[in-house]
Amino acid sequence: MKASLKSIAKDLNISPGTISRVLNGKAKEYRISEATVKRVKAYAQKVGYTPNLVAKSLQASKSFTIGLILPDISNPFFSTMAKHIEQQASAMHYSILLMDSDEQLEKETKALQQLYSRKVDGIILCPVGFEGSHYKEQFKDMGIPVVFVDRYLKGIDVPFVSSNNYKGAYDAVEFLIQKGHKTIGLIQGDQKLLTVNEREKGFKEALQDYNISFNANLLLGNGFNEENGYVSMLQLLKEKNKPTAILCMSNQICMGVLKAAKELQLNLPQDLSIISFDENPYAEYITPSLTTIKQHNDKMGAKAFNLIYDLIQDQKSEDPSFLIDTEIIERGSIFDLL
Amino acid sequence: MKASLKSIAKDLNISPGTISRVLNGKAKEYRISEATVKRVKAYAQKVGYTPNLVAKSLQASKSFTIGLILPDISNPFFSTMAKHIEQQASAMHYSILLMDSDEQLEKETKALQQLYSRKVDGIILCPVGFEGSHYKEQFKDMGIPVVFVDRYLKGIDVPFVSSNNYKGAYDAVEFLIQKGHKTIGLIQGDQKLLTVNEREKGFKEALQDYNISFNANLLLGNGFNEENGYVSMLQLLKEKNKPTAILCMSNQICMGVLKAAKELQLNLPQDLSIISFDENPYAEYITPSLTTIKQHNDKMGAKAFNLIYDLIQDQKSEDPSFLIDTEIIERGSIFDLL
DNA sequence: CTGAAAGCGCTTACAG
DNA sequence: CTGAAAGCGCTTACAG
Repeated sequence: MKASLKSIAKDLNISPGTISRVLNGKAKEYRISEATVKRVKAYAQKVGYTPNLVAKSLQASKSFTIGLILPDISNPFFSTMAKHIEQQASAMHYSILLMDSDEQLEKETKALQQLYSRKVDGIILCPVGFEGSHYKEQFKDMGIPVVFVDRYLKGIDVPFVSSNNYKGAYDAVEFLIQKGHKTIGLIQGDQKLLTVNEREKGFKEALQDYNISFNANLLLGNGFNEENGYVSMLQLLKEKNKPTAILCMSNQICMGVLKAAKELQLNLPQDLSIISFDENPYAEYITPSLTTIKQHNDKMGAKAFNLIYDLIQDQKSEDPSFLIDTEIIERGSIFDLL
Repeated sequence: MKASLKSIAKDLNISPGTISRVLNGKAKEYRISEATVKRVKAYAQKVGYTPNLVAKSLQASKSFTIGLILPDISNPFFSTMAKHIEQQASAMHYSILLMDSDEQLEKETKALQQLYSRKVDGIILCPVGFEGSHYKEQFKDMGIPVVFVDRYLKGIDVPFVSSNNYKGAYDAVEFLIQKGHKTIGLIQGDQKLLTVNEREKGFKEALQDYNISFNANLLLGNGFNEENGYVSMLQLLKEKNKPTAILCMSNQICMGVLKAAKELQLNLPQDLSIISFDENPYAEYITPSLTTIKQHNDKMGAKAFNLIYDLIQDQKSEDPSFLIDTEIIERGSIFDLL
């Protein structure tokens, strides 16, 4: 039989209230006698008392739990974020209820309901939907704070933490230009995503700042997946004005590009330079080793937790959204034209 | 203000008990009049009633939550497992409380306590410790079912699901032998792990079955990490009787091997053939493309959930432990000597 | 210094 | 067919 305040109270002939008070370190505050404090602590120790957190949650209407909804936890990009969120959370005595929306809006909606029912104190969400209004509707009556991570939306007033996608793309293009590239292709993720729009903007502005005219034929694709990378790459190589370098908006797009390059027996990076968003542990061992735009999703995760944590403490927090700079990890996939 | 049974009861002038009964689909059972059923349902719908699961958990002493403790959620090996566990769980209306032990026994212990306090219905654990007795002590009074996943221990009666590590290693060596290799190195993970022992056994027995004498100098290493792969590889190449092929016990070990090979400018796979445990999405694009021993951790995850689920339903379940066969994914890192 | 009581939101055996 | 009551394990304002 597990010990409860009640059982201890009975055994010790002290009221449950008092037991609660000493076990919660409120002995001083309530001026409880040294004697009883000692007795209670010793006995609790002896019977191995552990507080029932669900009872505590019910009475406090606070669960010390936060919900985390990710589109694909098996993707290292998200799982490293999850790791850092969990790390921060457990340091602050919060637990994580994890849900995988599998990029499906329906599952996400269910997850949100579930989390609400479970009375989490806050939610960190990487949304799979595009419409702010859709979410606004859902969050409206929940009455619990929400924070977006990685992806975010306009038309809804939810703080977010994301990479500085604009700058990431800008820097990448600038980097390419500095190596002498002037004809640069861009393979995009889903165009409904704000993060994708930001990157596109960075791409275009960098070209502009360096007086390179933008060729719309070199901007294509519409998805973060490998298939899109593959198809777009094939398309790109058919252009009369073929790119000498290519910027991939994700890991998986890059894999599709690599696949196409392999099939076509391109000689990388001489025939084509590649730079891609998202770092990966194998980048070093691919041929050529991959120059990447690393997103600091460890920081993103930690920051997302801190944000939701602050929000839980006191709702006030003016425009707490946060952009984290990316970093170019230079390896061997960019050919120096100069 | 969120609706509760009580608030609805008050608004409708019906007792909370009755509200509870109709909302839980027990109207028939309690022969509640069609009229009230309709009223209640309509009103609950209107005010958007959602049950408070923490209250429900408290009263039922059942939380429909399971705890998942993994040594490193950022590792794709574990995160794909997590994904499939979550998928199964949510299909059965269970939620996952995720904890990352970060390969530290201390964090694992805390996680276990936390989960116990949170009254999860069961725990899926990939243990970082080695001693059965250590865990036996901890699980003894918890009174909630536990299942090991991937790693398991002797000296403790806890069901587990893992890869068939013995067979995985055996098959790999056999595969190598069939390509004409006779001098085969093995770089191990942590030797205190049963899974590592099993693989070692498979390695040795395959050699034996093919009448190849075992050379203890070719078996080395003691950790799943990259560093160990690197150091062991260097060591291995100093042998008078250098291996023509090498079996790595993990992804990360393999990366260390690749790193060393690159530094030494080995010509792979001619100079050295490589086969490694753990599939990875980049295996195709590494040079040479990597032949791997794939662990089906999707199945492992799903099975682990099913196991704990059964255990939660009724404790009986005789020797439910489960080994899942691995699969060799043949690519280009094995040189055919024949 | 400590206890009795009420309440967090639910469910269910007991009555009628 | 439906209500009142007790209880899940906790905490805390109120008394004394």
